[in-house]
Amino acid sequence: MVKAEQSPEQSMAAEERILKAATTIFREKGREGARMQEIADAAGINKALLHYYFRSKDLLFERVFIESARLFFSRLNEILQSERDIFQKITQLCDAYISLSVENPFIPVFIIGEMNHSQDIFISKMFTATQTRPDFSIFREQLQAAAAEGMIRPVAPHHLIMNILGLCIFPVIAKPMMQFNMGIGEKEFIAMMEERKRLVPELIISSLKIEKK
Amino acid sequence: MVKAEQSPEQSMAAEERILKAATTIFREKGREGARMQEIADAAGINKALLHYYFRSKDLLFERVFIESARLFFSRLNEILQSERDIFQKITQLCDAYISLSVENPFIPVFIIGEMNHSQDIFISKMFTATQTRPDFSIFREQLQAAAAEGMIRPVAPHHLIMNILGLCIFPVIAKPMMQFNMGIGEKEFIAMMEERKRLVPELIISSLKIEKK
DNA sequence: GTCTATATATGGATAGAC
DNA sequence: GTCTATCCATATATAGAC
Repeated sequence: MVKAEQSPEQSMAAEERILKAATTIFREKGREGARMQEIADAAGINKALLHYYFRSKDLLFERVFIESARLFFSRLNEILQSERDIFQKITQLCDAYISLSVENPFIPVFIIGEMNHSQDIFISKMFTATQTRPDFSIFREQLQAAAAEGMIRPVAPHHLIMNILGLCIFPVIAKPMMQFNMGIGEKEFIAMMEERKRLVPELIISSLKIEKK
Repeated sequence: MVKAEQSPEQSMAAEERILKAATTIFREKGREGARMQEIADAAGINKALLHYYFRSKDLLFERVFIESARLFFSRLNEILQSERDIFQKITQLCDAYISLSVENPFIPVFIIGEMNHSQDIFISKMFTATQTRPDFSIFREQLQAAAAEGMIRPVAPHHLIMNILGLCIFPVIAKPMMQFNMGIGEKEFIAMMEERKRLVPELIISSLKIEKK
C-alpha cells in the first residue's frame, strides 16, 4: 500500500474508476442529467481529475456512449452473421436481447434517448466509431431462400428485426409504466421477462410459418 | 390590433403560447435538456413571463408531462373498455398507437425517458394526476372467456399489451437506429409504419388463434 | 497524478419599472 | 401583463501547489 508511488497501475486504476462511474451515471441519468461532480464522487476522486483524464464532459460522454452502443449492437451483428439457420438466429436474438436488457436495464433507454436527442451528424459519427454497423445481407438471403422453398412466408428483414427487438426490449423500457399503470411488481416483472424468452421466439417463428390467405 | 389593451384574450394568448412552446421543447429535449430561455424565445416572450405564469421550470414541466401522458394513455383505456370484441380491440390498439407514435414521434421517447429518470414517487404522483390508470378487468375477462370457448389460446393480458405496444411503438423510438444502422430513409420509414398497421394486428391475432402443441 | 481553490459560463428565478 | 436588469446557485473547466 505504498500510496505515494506513481505507478502505472495507480494511474490505470483512477482512469478506470472514472470510466466505470461515468458509465453508470450517464446510463442512468443521460447526458444532460449527469453531473461531473457526481461522477467524481462515485469514482472517489475530484472534478479536476476528470478533466485531467478526459478533457471535457462531452468527450467523457462520447467514450461512454460508444462503449454502450458497441455492447448493445455487437450482438446483433454476431448473431446475424453466424452460420445458424434463420430459426436458430431468431431464437438467439430473442434470448440475447432479453438477457441484455434485463441485466442492463438502463442501456436501451440510454441509447434510445441519446439517439433521439442528438443531431444526425453526431449519431452518425458515434456509429462509425462503434464499428458495429450490422450487415443484413446474409440474413436477407437466408430469408429469401427459405421463402422460395416455401418454408416460411416472405418477410422484409427490417420488419422482422423490429418485431424481435420491439418484443424483447420494449417491456424493459416500459417497466415503470407497467409498475404504475398495470400494477406489475418487481418479481412479476422478472418472471414475465423469463417467460418471454420462450414466448417471443414462439410468436415470431409461428408468424413466419403460418400459411394465411 | 390595439396592443396596449390588457384584455383577457391577450393574457390567454401568452399563456397558451408558452404552454405550446414548452410542450414542443420538453418533448424534444426532455426535462434536463430543455432550457427556459429557449421556451421563452419559442413563445415570443421573455423568461420573466414564464415564471409569472408557471412559477418554476418544474411546475411547467409537470403540466407538459401530465398532458402528454394523458394523451398517450387515454387511448388505451378508451379502447380496452369499449364494447368491441378482443379482435377489434387489438386492431384498434395497433392502429391507434402506430398513428399516435408516427404523428407525435417525440411523445413515446419523452414519456419513457422521463419515467425511467424520475423517482417512483414522482411518477406515481404524475399518474394520479393524469387519471388514466387503465382498467384491464373487462379485457381480461374477454380473454378468459374466449380462451374458455376455445376461440383463442390462453394469454396473459400484460404479455399481450406489451406485445402490441412493443410492435407498434418501438420502431418509432428506434427510428434513428434504423436510419444509421439499417439504412432506412424517411420515406421508407413512413411506408414501413403504414404497412405495420396491417402486419401487426395480423401477427398478434394469428398468434392467438394458432393451436400449437 | 492528485489535490484545493478559483475562474467562467450558464441557467433558473426575482425585483422593480412601465 | 410584460419588460429589462440582476441576483444567485450550480456546472463545467482551469490554474497552480504539492
